[in-house]
Amino acid sequence: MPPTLRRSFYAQAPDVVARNLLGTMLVSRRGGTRTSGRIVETEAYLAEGDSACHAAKHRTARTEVMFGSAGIAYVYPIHAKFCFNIVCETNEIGCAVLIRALEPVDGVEAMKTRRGVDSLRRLTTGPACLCQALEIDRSVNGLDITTPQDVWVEANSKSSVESNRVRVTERIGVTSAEDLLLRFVIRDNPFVSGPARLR
DNA sequence: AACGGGATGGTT
DNA sequence: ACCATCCCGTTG
Repeated sequence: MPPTLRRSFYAQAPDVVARNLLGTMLVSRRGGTRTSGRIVETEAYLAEGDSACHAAKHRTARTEVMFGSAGIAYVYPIHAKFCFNIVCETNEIGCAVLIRALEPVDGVEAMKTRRGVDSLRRLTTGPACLCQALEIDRSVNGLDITTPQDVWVEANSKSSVESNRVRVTERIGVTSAEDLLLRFVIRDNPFVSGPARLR
């Protein structure tokens, strides 16, 4: 079994973590079934100078875990769905990386059932889609993902992505700080979300 | 208590 | 382009 990414990996600036997560495997054992996918799209949300970050303004009940340890899951509800993030940096610094798309690997049949679709492409492309596929909901909020229990990330030497295979763009769906280049995708990967011009 | 806007996604 | 759906932060 490949090594699980540990806290020191996440205890860095979110744009660095977002970049380095590309090519690694997000794994879930939720529901008693292993489901996983290769991370192909991420977004960083910064503690400073980023008005789109949930923790940018005030420390509220919703964003509390963002101010805790690196490597903790931050799951928030939006439009009756969920998005999965990993907290970065040290305590008291509110920032995170949003996982936006995976290339399906393990548990494809379970993911198809959970998603209610048959198309591989529609299984884990999009932040709320991959949460449904991996059975990530609000009960995952605050869980430690540096141990292989519910949800974790696996990486080895083969999971690193060359710089010329990485594309950096503006983030999707944000209505402020739109110009910040904090979205990271594996170039030309068919499981990346969003409009074609951002792939 | 009420209100308005989402780090969405599926349909028209 | 539209909107289902519901949670959360803000305001009164």
